[in-house]
Amino acid sequence: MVRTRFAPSPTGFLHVGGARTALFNWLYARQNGGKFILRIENTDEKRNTEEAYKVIYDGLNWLGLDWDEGPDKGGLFGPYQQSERSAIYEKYLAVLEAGGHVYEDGGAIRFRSPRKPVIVEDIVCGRIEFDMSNPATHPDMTIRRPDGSWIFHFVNVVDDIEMQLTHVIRGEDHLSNTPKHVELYQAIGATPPKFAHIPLILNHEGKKLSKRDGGSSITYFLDLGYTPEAVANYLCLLGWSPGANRELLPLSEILSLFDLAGINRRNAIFDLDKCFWLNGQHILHMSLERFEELALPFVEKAGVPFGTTEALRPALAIVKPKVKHLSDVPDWIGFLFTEEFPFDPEAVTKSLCKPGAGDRLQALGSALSGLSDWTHPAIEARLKETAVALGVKTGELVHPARVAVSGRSVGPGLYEMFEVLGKERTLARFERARGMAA
RNA sequence: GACCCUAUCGUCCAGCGGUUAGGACACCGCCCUUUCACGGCGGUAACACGGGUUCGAAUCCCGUUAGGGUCGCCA
Repeated sequence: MVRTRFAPSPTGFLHVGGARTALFNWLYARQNGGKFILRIENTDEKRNTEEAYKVIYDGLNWLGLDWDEGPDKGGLFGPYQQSERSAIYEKYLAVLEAGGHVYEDGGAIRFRSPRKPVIVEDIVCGRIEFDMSNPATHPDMTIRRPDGSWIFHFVNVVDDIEMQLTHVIRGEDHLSNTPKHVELYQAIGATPPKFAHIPLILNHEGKKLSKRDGGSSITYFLDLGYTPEAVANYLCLLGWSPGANRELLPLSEILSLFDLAGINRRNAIFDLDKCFWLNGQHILHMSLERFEELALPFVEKAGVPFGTTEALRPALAIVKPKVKHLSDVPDWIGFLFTEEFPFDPEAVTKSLCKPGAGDRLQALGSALSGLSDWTHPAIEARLKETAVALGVKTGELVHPARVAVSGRSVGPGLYEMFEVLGKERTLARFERARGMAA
């Protein structure tokens, strides 16, 4: 039975690198019918707020990564937060003491390295031999502070043993720590899990992605209106490829194609542009129902007076193929639900104030007023007939009409806007715009 | 500094001894078109360097250089 884990420290911040580590662990567990465990590494008491836990839960849930055991879910191997596992650590410390593997040093307890070469067989990085003979570069690690609190390396290994993890999939920044961990496994008399160290995510300067970098936090994507499907898709593309030049894929398909051994060893630079593109693609291809589900919170938060979800649906339908961020949706649909929408001065100058624009708008209005079939194709046909009758290019009608109806020069398709708005409101807006027109 | 990992277009990913070195993002043209998108077509752009091995290296080996990581009583 495969058992993997994500073991974040509750810092109040879910790093995209952490999210990707979680994703890879989740994928591997799920595709092998195994268990995915969430363990909170908070040996440092300060990092223990409810809010910090929530950030982790929310981030994982948002990405669609569910866990089988964790602080909130329980499980056979709990507790799942290190602050509550001290008795277990005491027990393992006793084992090390009995084996003569530890000694005291200034009140702290250190593990005495056997000083033998350690071989790590890594699924991603291959076979690596570490020379542990030099105490200067491989000092005996401290496992417990004088105040009794525990150090990461020790509790991490103990928990992985106790929780019966079979695979440790983590960032490559831990590769150099792995021989230390293996020494601990051996001293305890446990078989080490399989290791897979995945490449790091770097910023545009090629440095480890830090908190200061845009897009380093999962909340960044949540707030800007990225879809979880796009972010998960993008994240798994960093260091891994589904092959066949494929890139745009749903999580369900990633699940069937994912392969731990196929992960490369190169650190990857995070490219927001590509993530952005992927987001637009996922929005474009998702169902309208899913789009509604994702967009609704943004629309509500912005206070768009859409009335009922039934009324909102057609509006969402016409912006879905265009919008790249969920957070853009309110701006893109707001004018459909109020007469108080703003007019972009530049658009007014450019289209409405053009000589003859008012007359053309009036002509279009009267042509459209006789139209009984108020649907996109019929509206389009009538507008084009009108252009021909007036002897002007279609654009001469389209541009002023767009501004009259939406206040801006960029937006959903014109005929779609007319259709959603309905005849009365469309024509009324024409009338109003004539007041601004030349 | 020591140790570990890495090295293909600006970026991500293919390639795993013989390819006109492929795809995607970004960028630049053109087409489609009611704007913006979407879509289509085309273009610019890469095997870090030096030695080997081989009939033949982006692919294998060694070195150099560069980048990253680790060397905590942080996690």
